Amino acid sequence: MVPQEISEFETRRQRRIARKRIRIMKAAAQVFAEKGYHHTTTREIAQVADMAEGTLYNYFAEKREILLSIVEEVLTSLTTLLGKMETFETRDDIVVFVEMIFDVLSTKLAFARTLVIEAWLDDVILQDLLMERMTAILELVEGFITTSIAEGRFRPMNPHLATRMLFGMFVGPLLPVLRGIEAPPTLQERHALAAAAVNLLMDGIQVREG
Amino acid sequence: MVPQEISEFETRRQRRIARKRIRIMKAAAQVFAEKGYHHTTTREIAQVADMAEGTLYNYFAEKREILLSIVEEVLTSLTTLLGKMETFETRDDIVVFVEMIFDVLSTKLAFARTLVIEAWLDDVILQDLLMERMTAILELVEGFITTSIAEGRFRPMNPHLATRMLFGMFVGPLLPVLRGIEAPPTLQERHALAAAAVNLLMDGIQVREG
Amino acid sequence: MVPQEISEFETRRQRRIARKRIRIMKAAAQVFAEKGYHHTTTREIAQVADMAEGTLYNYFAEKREILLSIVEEVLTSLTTLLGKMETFETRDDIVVFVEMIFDVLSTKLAFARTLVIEAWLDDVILQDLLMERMTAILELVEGFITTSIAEGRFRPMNPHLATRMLFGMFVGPLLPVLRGIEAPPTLQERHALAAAAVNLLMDGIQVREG
Amino acid sequence: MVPQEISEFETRRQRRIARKRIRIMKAAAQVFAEKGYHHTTTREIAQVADMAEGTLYNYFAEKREILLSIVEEVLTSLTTLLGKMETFETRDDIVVFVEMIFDVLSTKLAFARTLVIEAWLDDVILQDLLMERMTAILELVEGFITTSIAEGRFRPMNPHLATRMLFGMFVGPLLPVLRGIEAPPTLQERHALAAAAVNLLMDGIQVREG
DNA sequence: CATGAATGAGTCTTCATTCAT
DNA sequence: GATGAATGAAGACTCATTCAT
Repeated sequence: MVPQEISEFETRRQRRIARKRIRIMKAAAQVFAEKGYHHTTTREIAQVADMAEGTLYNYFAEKREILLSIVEEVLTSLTTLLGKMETFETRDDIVVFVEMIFDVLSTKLAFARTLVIEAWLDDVILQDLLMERMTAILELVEGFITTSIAEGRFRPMNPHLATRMLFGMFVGPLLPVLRGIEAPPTLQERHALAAAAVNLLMDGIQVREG
Repeated sequence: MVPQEISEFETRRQRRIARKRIRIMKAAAQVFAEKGYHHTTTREIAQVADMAEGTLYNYFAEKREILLSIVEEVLTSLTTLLGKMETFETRDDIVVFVEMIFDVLSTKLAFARTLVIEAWLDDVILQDLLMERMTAILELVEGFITTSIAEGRFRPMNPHLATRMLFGMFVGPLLPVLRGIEAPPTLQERHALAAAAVNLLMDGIQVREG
Repeated sequence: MVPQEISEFETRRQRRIARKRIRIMKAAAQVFAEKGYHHTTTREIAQVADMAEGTLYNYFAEKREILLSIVEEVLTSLTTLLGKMETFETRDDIVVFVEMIFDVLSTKLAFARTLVIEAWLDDVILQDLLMERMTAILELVEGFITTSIAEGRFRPMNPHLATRMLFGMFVGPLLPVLRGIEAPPTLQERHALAAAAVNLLMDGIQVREG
Repeated sequence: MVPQEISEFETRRQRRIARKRIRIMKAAAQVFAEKGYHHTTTREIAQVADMAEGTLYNYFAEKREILLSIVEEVLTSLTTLLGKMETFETRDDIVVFVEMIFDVLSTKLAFARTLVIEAWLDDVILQDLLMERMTAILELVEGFITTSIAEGRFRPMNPHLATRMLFGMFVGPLLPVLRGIEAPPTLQERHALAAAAVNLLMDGIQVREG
């Protein structure tokens, strides 16, 4: 059946296109992560992707579209993963949650670095892409904290502030990794990191009296 | 009186030069903070500083020197302030310490934003300028934590990790301000922020049992 | 046959590149010869070469490299020709020698003009390129004169000075041509010129008494 | 008498102006001789002349006028000197003539270098200034040669060509001095040079037979 | 589809000239 | 008259994008 064949060809063709787009995105992310989007030339991307400069434009309309696709890709990975997390009930929920973030960021390090730096510089990426997708997660956390305070499990405090500090607590140790001056943590280190962070968050640094 | 007059003229001249350098740095920092160093053209800087493009080069040898002067300026402000802080003994010491950082960053917001973004992108700025001067502070904090653990005041934990989490806890709430999507905190807010952060750090989020 | 094809393509590509480099060098030499290197803008070169400004930079890393390639080209032409001349024995050897120089300079007039003017202005071109390759020739001539004096064929005189005067005698009539205010001599004129110069050099201007 | 006073003041004023113009021309010629007119900035001239940049413009309408004044100055020196030379009768006349040229060029070396290089590059300087004034001299020489041939003192030859070769013979040994890679000849060397050149010119390099 | 040469708008920087002090 | 800061036009060079092969 001709239609089927076409569709089969179509699928194969689309897969080939998808594969090449990924190859370009990986090459681009690698260079973006090292020198930033604007310092990266299309020539460099093409060299790392081992193709001609013009070929890039068969798969992306312009340089910026490569960047946006990379950002989209990390964000999709993050949100599909995090989307499964609906409630925080036990302390372990939080540990798992943190580990998941670490996992994604570590395995797509170049993509993550690109996201972080360009979100800082580019309003569209920050607002329309990152915030759009992350707000839900942050609100989930903030809601959890609010509830916990209301139920007397957490001490009274500003939940908005607490959420941000919590966010910072996890990002702080990750900064050198994202910046590329430290190797990403191993699986075990990630677990230790997550556990330590949650411990510190829950119980504070100070020894309890009594 | 001739020598005096000469020196007087010299001083006046140097003050005029210093004033103009600051005018340029402020204009540049404003634009750098919005679009990043590389996106900013010398023409824009000149326009914001309300002078001709060529005039910039009477005060700075090249575009990059403007950036480095801005970075130097924030770092000097920060380190001279923080240099006065020699020990952390009471909880209030830490609150004051944090407030000081907030103060500097808030009053020189554009400069601070420029520092943050360019330190992220530029190895020289990160290593030779920022790290060079911040390492001492971070080691001071880490030493304080180590000592406190040894003396049984703090619970056992990895001091290196704790320092970074601590750093992140304070930076987290500042990020939207540094990024320019939130107004800087007022004096009172800064105090509340510092106190809340120290509280959370010390005692944890969880209600103490018993 | 694949390797052959590749090499064939490579050769073709290299020829295309070589052709375009020559086109640029000719255009540049023409303008350099008229107004000097520093007065010539890359825009002018591009216009004369009938291509866009940016295209120049696909073939030369910077403006100066065009100049150096031009200089290199004349010098190579000159030295490969002169290299064949190993001894001066008869009067005709010298005539031929001079004719050869005239030939090269006439056929590559713009290149030669560029060489002359820029060697005058630029230490690197003078010392590292021109002197480096011309010294041998001048020493050959000086050695010939010294020997001839020792053997009693030439009258006693300072060989160093004689060499330079000799050099000047040939350059003198060429100056208006190199400067571009006179047409280059025809083949016959070149021969007459060479013969007259050698005659004047050998026998002097004065009628021999007796 | 008031008019006299005014004129006296005027004279004094004009002398002051003339002195300052010379100071500027010397400074400029020094730098022009080293790096060429176009590589020389007005700032450099002002620094060497030990005055402010703007002051230059009280004495010269534009940078190019400094160059033209320098050229004018050498040419005037040369032509007033050479103007006294009306006939060449003896061999010594020629030696003296050549020595005079050497003298002028040596004492105003920087001016002479500037003249030579800029006359090469600049049509106005070449045609309107140099040729305008030098043509008479060259015609004088050419006429002398023509006459001498007619009277049987010189061997038959092309007088036009001979004049240029003669010119080249004297310029050849001067080139390294004008180019600045050799010290100018001392008074004695100049005399030797002139004598040797005239000797070579008159009698040729070859030993006379019989 | 792949290629990479060609394009030219845009950037940083220099420097002759002006002009307020 | 002297000063030197301000000016802005002009120049070398880069690089995203196009398009003929």
